[in-house]
Amino acid sequence: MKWSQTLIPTLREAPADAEILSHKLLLRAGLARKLAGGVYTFLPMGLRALRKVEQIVREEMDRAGALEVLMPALQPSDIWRQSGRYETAADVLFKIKDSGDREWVLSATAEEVITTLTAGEINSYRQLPKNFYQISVKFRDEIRPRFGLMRAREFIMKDAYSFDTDDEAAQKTYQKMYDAYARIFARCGLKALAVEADTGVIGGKFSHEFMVPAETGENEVVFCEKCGYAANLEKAVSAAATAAGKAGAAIDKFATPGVATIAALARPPFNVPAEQQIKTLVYIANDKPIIILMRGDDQLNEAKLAGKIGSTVFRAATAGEIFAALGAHPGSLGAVKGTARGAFAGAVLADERLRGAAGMTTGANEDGFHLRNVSMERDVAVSQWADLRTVKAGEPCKNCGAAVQIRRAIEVGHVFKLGVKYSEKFNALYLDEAGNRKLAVMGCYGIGVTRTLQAVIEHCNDKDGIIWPISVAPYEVCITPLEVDAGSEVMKTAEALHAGLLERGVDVILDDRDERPGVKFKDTDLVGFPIRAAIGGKSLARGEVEIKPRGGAMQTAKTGAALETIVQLVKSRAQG
RNA sequence: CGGAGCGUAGCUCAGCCUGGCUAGAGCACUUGCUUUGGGAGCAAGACGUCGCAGGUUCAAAUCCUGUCGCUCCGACCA
Repeated sequence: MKWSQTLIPTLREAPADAEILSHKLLLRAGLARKLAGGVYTFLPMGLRALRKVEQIVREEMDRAGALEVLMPALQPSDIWRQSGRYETAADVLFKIKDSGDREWVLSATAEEVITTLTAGEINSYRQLPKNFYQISVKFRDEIRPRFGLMRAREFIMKDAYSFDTDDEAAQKTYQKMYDAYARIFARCGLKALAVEADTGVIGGKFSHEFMVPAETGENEVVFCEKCGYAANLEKAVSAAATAAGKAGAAIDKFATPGVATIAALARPPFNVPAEQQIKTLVYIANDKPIIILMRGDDQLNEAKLAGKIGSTVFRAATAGEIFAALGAHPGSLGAVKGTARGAFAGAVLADERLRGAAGMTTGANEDGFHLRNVSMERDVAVSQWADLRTVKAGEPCKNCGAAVQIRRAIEVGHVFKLGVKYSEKFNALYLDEAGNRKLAVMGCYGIGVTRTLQAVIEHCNDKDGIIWPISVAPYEVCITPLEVDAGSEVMKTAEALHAGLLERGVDVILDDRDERPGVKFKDTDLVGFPIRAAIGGKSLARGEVEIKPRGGAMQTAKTGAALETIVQLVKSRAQG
């Protein structure tokens, strides 16, 4: 390929709407352009890199025995109703109507489609296991698309769905996918960490996310360096000590005028440490208020709450709703028996960390008053205990007791063990050896292909631009002649090298633009080609070509040996 | 969905507060000349419904209202 014939619209300055580095580089290097919020066009360089990521994914999925298929992006809404996700995933589904007013859902994922398919096509244990995958465009009506390809409304995902005869076989498939994922991300030049994860709206038994550590990541990962425990903050648990306190004393109501926060009560003149306070949260779930009790210094983890109540459809109550339920305003709320002066009749969920706590202080459900010497066992009618708190850095690891750390990360892949959730809904049954009808056991496995691409950029760059791992680079080699007059020795040498590399199967681009050397070097660095071969009058006079790995040291090769040197360099980098 | 900010040339932005001649700069683009090893110089040129709609005014990029779009923060801590 000749540079002048493709389109690589590099930008000296980043567009103002790009915030994070990888997003800026995506635009500056001319890889993609935004059409609308969270919707991008891939330009030639971006598409080439994307295709290489896809190819790595494809090779590893094939190697793991998965079968590539292609499912429709346009899905009848009926199947989403059948799975129940028409409601539970309503906020992320794009819905459209055809001219006959029939409603369709744009594919956000494909459990419904694949399970419908297998229900019809798979009838016997002899046909199992099967694992189907596709690499296709997905649509999600993100509340807030951001950071370029990181969180987009339309993106490319590899999604796979496995069907096994039983749990044990499904576990093996899960492990196979887990291993394939580790290879995929390693081949893309990423250090991805597998962490325990929340199953979210997809549901299922358990799951792991593959996370690439990055300051700009949208997820937080709790991990223990000592024993290797790693989990998404939404799921993580620690061995944090339970609440303590002296029991026995009778409840004492005291005036706290103007005190409306945990912090205010912790200050003089009250001096009640946050860990001796009970925080009372009011949520509306299924249109009814529920109370959630946390230790004062703990934070509610909404993902855990969602898991506990089995729905993501809940929200914090408004001040008005709270007053109606408890007869007091935020700041003086509590759950001590008999104190609610409103119409509250809902559930009281308490965080496990409060179990057995005594000598606690909490709101009196009367504005300007709190209660002290509160004992959870004696004074509070808890309807359900649950782990609802968010782990904090430095708490002891639940496995080994060492202090856990928290880092931000980008989620590039997610593997789920689904069980029979969808098999049941869609009657994905097979006959076993004994002729019994059984439900296929499913797993599902996703990789955000476009997000992975941007994660590579976020991970591999310097002040001059992108530094592509050779495995996903748009071109492996860029030849940079410093004179481009047809027939000049420099250009003839460059063209010969270009032709030779093409013949040897190297992905190569020839920068034949009549630009000054500085412009060419800057652009080549910005786009991030792994190897640059520069040919100028000076080097050619010495009979040499200058070969410079991006981000590495320059070396020279005699013109006659340049081809072989570059081929070897490409090979060694591809293996490394 | 709540809050904040921003929409002026392909990109980065100035001008707006305090309304007033023909709406500007840098980069990019076109042409010519000079230059040519890390984003060159000179000259000439082209490029704008100032997001859109309405209003106020003798006069609106500028003030007001609405609307659309984009970005960021939040959407637990009572």
